[in-house]
Amino acid sequence: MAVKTKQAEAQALPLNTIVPGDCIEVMRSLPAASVDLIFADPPYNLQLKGDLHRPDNSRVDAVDDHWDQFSSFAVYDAFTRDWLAAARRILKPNGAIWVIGSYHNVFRLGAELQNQGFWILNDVVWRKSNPMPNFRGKRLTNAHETLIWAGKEENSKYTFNYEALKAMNDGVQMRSDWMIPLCTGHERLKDENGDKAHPTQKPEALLHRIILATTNPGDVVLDPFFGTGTTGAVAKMLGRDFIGIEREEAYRKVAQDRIDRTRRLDASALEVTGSKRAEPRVPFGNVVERGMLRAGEELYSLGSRHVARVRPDGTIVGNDVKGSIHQVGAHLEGAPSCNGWTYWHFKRDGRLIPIDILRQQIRAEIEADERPAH
Amino acid sequence: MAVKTKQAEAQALPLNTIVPGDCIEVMRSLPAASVDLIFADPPYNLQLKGDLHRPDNSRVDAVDDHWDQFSSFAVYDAFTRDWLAAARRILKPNGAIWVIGSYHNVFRLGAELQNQGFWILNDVVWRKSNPMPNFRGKRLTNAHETLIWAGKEENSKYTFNYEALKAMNDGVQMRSDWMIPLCTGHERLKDENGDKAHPTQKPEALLHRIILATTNPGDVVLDPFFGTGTTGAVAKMLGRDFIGIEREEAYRKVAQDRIDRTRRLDASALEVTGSKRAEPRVPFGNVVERGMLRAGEELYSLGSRHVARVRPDGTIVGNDVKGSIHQVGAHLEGAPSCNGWTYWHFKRDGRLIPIDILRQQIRAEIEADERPAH
DNA sequence: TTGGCCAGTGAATCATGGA
DNA sequence: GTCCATGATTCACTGGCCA
Repeated sequence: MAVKTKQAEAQALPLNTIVPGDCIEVMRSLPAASVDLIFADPPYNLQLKGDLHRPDNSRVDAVDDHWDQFSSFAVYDAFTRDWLAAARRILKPNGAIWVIGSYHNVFRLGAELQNQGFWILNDVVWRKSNPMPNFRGKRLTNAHETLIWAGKEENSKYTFNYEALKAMNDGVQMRSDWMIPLCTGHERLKDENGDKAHPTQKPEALLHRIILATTNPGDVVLDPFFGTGTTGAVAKMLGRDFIGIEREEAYRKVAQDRIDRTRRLDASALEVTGSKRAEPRVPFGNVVERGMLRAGEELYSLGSRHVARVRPDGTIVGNDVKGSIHQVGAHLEGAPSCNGWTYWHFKRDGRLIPIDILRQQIRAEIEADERPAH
Repeated sequence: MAVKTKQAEAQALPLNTIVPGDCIEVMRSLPAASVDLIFADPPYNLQLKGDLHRPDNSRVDAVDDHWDQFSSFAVYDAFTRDWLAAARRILKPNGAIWVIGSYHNVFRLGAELQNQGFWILNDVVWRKSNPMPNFRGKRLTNAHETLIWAGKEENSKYTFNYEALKAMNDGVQMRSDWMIPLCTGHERLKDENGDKAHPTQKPEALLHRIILATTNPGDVVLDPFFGTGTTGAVAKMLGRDFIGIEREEAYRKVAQDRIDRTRRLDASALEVTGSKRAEPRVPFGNVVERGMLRAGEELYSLGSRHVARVRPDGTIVGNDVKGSIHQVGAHLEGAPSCNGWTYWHFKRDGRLIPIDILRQQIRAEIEADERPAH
């Protein structure tokens, strides 16, 4: 079943290609529930005093009346509604989306995400280390853009590589504000005239963090506003599959060249710090079965304030309460829950050692058994 | 006329008081176009499910107050629409508003601001130096909140003390991301039980920066969700008038005590680095009127490539083109605009001196006239 | 007076898999 | 769908107490 689905997807999904055309139409042509992550950097040609263009590039009549201002917002909102709905349809149930915007459009993006049932997980601030100053001294230096990370729905089991991001951040939790420089220098793609190939090329560092944090190797990442293909280049490098959609041929060409030049990291380079949750579950009974602890042996809480005794079936008894290592620990502490593996200790040579050590030994043996012989 | 208006305002506006009641009704009862700045910290509509415990099993004291509960986005949006409309009506034409929110509500706030014709000037990120961690490791640490600064309308001549903020920021432009600690320690107000008096008290440092940046001494600052009165306390300290609106009697009492304890800084302590833009406009004609330059005298561009002659009405003529110092300068340079004050120079003792020197002399005299005698 | 240790806390949409 | 057992998970700072 899973294999069949995989095959069907592989046939239907234009993996690792840049699809020409309007992103709404293209997304509507793709199979439902087929991509893991969407990254979208939609146009925010809003209120720029100049012309406002519809998604099909037709020009909205210039306006300065109040009601017409509203009509401009309405056009932008309708566009947002359409492409977000198309994006949501092709997301897997446990998929997620990132969108990026500035104050011109991000409030409308966020509100529409919520209206459609996406579940916001974080808003993230891209703090620019080298923003353009406010030349006229009339406002604050606009030194950031806003990203929104949202699951397809409230109960989506979204991917989040917590430990990897924590490791990336010197061992403390990654915060919602990220300091990343603008895309400049050699990374900034130029056209044949030496001008920048795209006005809003995003830095690879930004996509690197996003893709590392919220996908796993082999996942499918789709970008409906592909531009010069930062999403595709970083996805390829990190061993993810990508789908790009881009209307402008000039951008598609630049992006394709760029991706062709990009090297995919080999599998060993893709490993990141994993979560304990992903490791195989080991019942405490296994520890007793294997004789690592024997029935009747005593367990101690830290500080030895509480003592419990191991029983042959892997339950323990302490203070006349019987149950699992977790239940007895929670009871003795008067706490709603307790991780018995880290709470209880056994004595060796007069020292207290957490029983989690024993679980780690068992896990190491399991892994050794499952690893193919070299 | 101006005096009359001032008096009428003073009679109608409940300056420096905390008005009990629903903020929408109270704002509707106030005269239109009467306040300079609104700071609003509306309910966030957090949608919390069960309890949350820290890894040490202590329980997180969540915001579960009745005033933060809304049954749907539609209900929250209607509430937002109503209070923003009431707020907009009482703003002066050149007034501005600040709102603060988290990802739960700020996108809806921002979109509705735009819908009603407010003109967003900046979004500002309050980066918390000491945020609560993400205890379960399921998301990024939610380490910021978002503020939106908006003028009443697109062409409002809003107040922005650019130079003061630049000075506050070690001489470089203030950015849109502000690192400020949470309100804790002695600043955090407690009730008679020693518990926090309000679940979401904002730090005074945040309001200090906002009020300093976007009002002048004597301005009227209104806060429709007054809570424990941080806005009022900081406004009073900084020599601004405030109007607070608060529904809950317990909060009003705490706020009033707090404001009574707050001391207003004296006028000399309120002076901040002035912006050139805030300085009085000086027509070039004044320079001629005062005889600092005489009609017929010659002005020179830098390098003396161009020459113009002063005319009695404060216009100049160069290369057969007549107009203001700015117009003629722009014409001679073929530029769309030109700051005539720095472009043109006059000769004294064979040296070229920019005419801006003369404007500065005039301004110095104006300031000396307006400063009260000590 | 200073420093070390311990306890407390802050606008939070904070689990998962098997029966 | 529900119920239940397992068990994973925190950073910066403040203030009080005591040596």
